[in-house]
Amino acid sequence: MRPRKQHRTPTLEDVARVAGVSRATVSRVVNGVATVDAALRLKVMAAVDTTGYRPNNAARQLAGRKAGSIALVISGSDGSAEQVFGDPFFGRVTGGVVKHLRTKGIHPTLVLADSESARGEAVDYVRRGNADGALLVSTHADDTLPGLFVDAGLPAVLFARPALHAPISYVDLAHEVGAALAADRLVARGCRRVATIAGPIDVPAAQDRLSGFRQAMARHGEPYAAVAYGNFTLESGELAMADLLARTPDLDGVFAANDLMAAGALRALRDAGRAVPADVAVIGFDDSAPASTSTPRLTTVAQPLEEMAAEMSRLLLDQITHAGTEPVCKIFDPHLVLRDSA
Amino acid sequence: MRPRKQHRTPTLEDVARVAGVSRATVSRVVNGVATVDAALRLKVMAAVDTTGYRPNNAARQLAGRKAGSIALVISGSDGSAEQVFGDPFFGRVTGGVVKHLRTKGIHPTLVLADSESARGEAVDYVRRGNADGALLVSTHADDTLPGLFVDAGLPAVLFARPALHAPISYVDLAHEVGAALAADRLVARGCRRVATIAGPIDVPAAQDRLSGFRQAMARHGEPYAAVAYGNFTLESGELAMADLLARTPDLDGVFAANDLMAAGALRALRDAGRAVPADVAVIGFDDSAPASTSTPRLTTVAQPLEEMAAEMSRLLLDQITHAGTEPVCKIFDPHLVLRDSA
DNA sequence: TTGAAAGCGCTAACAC
DNA sequence: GTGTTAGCGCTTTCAA
Repeated sequence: MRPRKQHRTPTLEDVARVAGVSRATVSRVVNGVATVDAALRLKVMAAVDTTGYRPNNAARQLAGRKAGSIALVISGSDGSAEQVFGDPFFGRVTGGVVKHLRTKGIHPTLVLADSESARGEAVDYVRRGNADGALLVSTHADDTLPGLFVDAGLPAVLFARPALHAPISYVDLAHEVGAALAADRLVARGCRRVATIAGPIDVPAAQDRLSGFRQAMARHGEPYAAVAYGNFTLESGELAMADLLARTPDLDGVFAANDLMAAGALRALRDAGRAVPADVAVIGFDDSAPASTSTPRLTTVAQPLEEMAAEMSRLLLDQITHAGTEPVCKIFDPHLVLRDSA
Repeated sequence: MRPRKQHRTPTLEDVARVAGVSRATVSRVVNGVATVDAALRLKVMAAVDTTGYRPNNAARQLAGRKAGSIALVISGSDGSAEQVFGDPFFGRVTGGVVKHLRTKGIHPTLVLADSESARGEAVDYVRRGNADGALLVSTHADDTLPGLFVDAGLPAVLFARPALHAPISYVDLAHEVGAALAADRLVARGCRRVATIAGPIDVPAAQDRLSGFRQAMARHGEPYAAVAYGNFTLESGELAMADLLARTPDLDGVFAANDLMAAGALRALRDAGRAVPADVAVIGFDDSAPASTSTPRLTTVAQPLEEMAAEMSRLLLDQITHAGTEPVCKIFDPHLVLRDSA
């Protein structure tokens, strides 16, 4: 005696019985295979409804087709996990991914790859068929993970262009455009002595923001704006600002490559007795939390992270269904958020 | 002809062949069933090593045992997703979960439940066997989700005590203790007129922080500290502070129920020309990003979120392996992080 | 204690 | 176009 048969969740078999067809036909309908008689298809769809049938992912996976899930891999240098997760950037990207994927009825599996061996395992995880593909979010641009996925021939899409060129799809921001937005705004408000606090030179995004800023300033007839480097932390921004102030005392505008450094700049400026934006205008990048909690609140360049994340998911899904397509990259435009600092 | 047989990932069958035993025996060894001859067990383990065998989750799941994965469900009111994910709180909890689970070789699946129907689907997801249990992180305390899991008899553990009492395990912070830490600090620095900015009364954590603060102040002989309410946003903190200042002009210390409201208080205080901490000392709660980016930097009460998240995962895993155990709750102690505001 | 064998729910040849 | 059938890798009675 099989107990509680009626409490079982309905299977393909059940639907087939109700519709009066074979399992195969139901499978075809459920998977949208074209070669099915219209009348039968309707009957099957009705049966699916009445039974409340939902495909069993494990069975699908085992039968050798799709896993019905994708991996969201967070990669980074050893032990950088704490830092990654504490950054709202990660949360916003994750949110965008989850939200988009949910409309397709799929839930991402979170895989942490914060060591070389963990990266290998992440690839294995997907290779084993636990996921149909991977969304890769790296903290460091020179990450080895994208390469591993490319080599394994597994569907994968990156958030942000990899430092090492690889044939892989990615979404990214038009960083130069964002930097130009900032430069233009500074010049438009009448700043004549503009400097910038750049991020680490080995981070592509930081490079792009710097070069975008320089080019924009050159267009405004100021090709030699002062530059100080930071590492994206508040403290480094504070130091860089102090440095800039020492080198260019008459400076009246600053563009920082991220909000945290801009917040640090605000601190240094206050300590130096300069009013913001009256004496010095400041613009940040990212529109992250510090931008709205700092005093004054930061004018900043915002990234459509959620949209980018959704697009990243879309690209991956496409790549999974249409195997063997060429890598694609989608670049998004940032916009300026005007607040009180510039 | 079966192609590329050698590139297949090893199965139980392969291990069995190498070890010279049956699949059943290998299965027993792999699953730690006691009734296996010691010698055979060793042989099997060796075979597992040489073949590099790893169990296939889909097959396990299909065969009716464990899914080998757990769901991390983010619940909240309709459309609150954006907000949730942008908050580093979520990221830190997620990080703690992922990090702990990884040591057990399992990866959480992220499930968003930001509507009543989505909550139903989240329960279904687990009921269908896609996950062995769920970790529930709610934005609102009166969430229906915990109840749904309890009713379905599915293993689940909550982050934070639910407003509606339910027989379910959870981890939480000793909020009263944290509030007392703040009160004590304020009194110890010599504040004589202390007020508090409380959070929404329907949030258990906010209630606890308020009552903990009041009790501590009562112990110091000040049972009637002024209270203003906010909703955890910076703006609400600013408003509440202005209100407090109007009602209690000679106030010299403030405890805000979270850092964002404390940052707002800082703003109001600056506008009112009060120096912090010289005129008015301020203490926040959470040790979140604004605490270290504000000026002055906030002295605040810190929660060991990652530890709490790890413990939450541990409780769930326990509950999964030892079915039918009583709900457990683990309360963690906060600590004071001294910075510049008090 | 160990092995043989029956599925778990589904997909994909292959035959009709 | 549709049905039949052979697995996918694993767990788990049931015998031995």
